[in-house]
Amino acid sequence: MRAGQGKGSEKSALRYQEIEAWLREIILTGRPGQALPSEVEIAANFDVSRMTARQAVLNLMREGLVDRRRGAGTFIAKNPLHRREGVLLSFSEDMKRRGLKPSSIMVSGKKEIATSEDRNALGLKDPSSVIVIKRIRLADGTPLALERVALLAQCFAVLDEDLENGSLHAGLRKIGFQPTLASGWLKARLATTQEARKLDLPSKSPLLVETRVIEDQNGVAIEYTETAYAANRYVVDIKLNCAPAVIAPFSAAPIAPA
Amino acid sequence: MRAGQGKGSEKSALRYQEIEAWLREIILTGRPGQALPSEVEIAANFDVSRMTARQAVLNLMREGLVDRRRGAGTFIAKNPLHRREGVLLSFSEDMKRRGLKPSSIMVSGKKEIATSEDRNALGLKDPSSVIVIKRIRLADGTPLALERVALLAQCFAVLDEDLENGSLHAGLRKIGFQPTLASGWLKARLATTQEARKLDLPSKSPLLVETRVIEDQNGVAIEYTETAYAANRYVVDIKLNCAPAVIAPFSAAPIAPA
DNA sequence: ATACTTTAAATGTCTATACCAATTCTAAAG
DNA sequence: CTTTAGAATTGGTATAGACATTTAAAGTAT
Repeated sequence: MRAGQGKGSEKSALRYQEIEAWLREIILTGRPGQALPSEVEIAANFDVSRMTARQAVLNLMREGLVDRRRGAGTFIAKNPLHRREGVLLSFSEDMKRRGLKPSSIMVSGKKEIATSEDRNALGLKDPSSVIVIKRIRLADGTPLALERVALLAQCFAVLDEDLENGSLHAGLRKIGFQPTLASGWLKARLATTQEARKLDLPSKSPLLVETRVIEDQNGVAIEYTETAYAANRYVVDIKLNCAPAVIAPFSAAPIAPA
Repeated sequence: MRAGQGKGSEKSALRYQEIEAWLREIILTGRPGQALPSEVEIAANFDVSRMTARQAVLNLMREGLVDRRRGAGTFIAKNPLHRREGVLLSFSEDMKRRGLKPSSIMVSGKKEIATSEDRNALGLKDPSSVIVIKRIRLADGTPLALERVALLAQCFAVLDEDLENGSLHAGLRKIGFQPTLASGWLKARLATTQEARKLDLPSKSPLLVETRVIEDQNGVAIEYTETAYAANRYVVDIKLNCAPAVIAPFSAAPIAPA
């Protein structure tokens, strides 16, 4: 019996995360529709309880990487290539999952006066400065998106990190900020002439624009990002459960706590 | 001790669903940021194990309705108003949540030869027929989107329903199909001249295009829909949890199952 | 008042087990 | 050969605990 995680000596490898990583490997090399090991098999292989194996599989299901059918099994999702839902991925992580090599071309990175949108998103007062980072984002060497990041001024230390090959979020974690939650929205617009040139597109091409606000571990908005993807090269996937038939008719509720 | 769900006599009310409904009530009437009962309190109130209470709360977290902070507690999410995440909304339901009155102008609705995309999405053989419904979707009387729906031929009875004022999904449920799951994706493209005219836009305006495949209760794909929104009038919101810290460096993997 | 320590509370991880529900496979019966 | 009944498999729900980790509050000493 080994209640808790017991080990402690190792840095942090949680059991279900190990299992997740292992399954991700299988998914990456496997074919859509292919059956994955059952919960019982996973539990036996890793010498964990079935509930722990289950947690790993459910996490992958939440990400849309696998489909599950009761009685039948767990299968690699139909189109696990372009997936994305439930989990916010940084550009780097998003590309890695799609099997592409992410990189960046730094356009600029310095302190600037915050725009009204920056101030609104980050909750700043009227005359404020923010760290603005502009990058061209590449996948396997092909320009895919233009990114403009506005960070709180106290994050200036990230400018010392390698933002061409490394991940911005990794850099933020290194200096003590833990990106944890985000709200965002998607819209479409036309590329300006300069934008089209940077992305190697015909002028007035459509862009798929993702805007998002990211908070740190304390619920403070630290990052406001606009990423403009070349629409002909990028698709955002959503995997959803259909709206419930009813919002749950309710009766005989237990006593509400204080 | 009451392993399993025990009751059986009632139709189906699962414990964690009851708890979910109860919490939804609290969330609906409460303020953002407000603390919700802890897992232990919920478990005590409903006389269930903590893991069962936990499942309910985790489901709500998956929908972005609550935020959780380890050591602190569970709280009503910051902006539970503009949601659209985790739950697939039909155009009608989506508009209602945004406080707009949805309506439609029927363009056509008849049996047609399936395109290759229709066949691919619905899993049909080469020469096949599908029911194609084309509508202009309005919000408060303003044209917002163009919709093309391809349905399995055996759904032809929906053509008798009122598709200008009523919901297509409601019609499908009436004739015995229960839309339950969907995968979809978002992309952007330019409007054709005809499309721009129908949406009252300048030609070559950008469109935000949502494509989705919907399955019935048996996992059969029954609907393939493309909805092209006027990008200047429509935004898709997403609410997400941040990606896990690492993609998990991996070593010493257990033996892979057959 | 400020800074530190202790303590309680809350979520996170994990175990080991049980039964239910749906699916799939297999073997017996027709 | 087909059908059918049953067994085995697989995911879904649920229990009752244990320990870990983080946070916030209360208390204490400076």
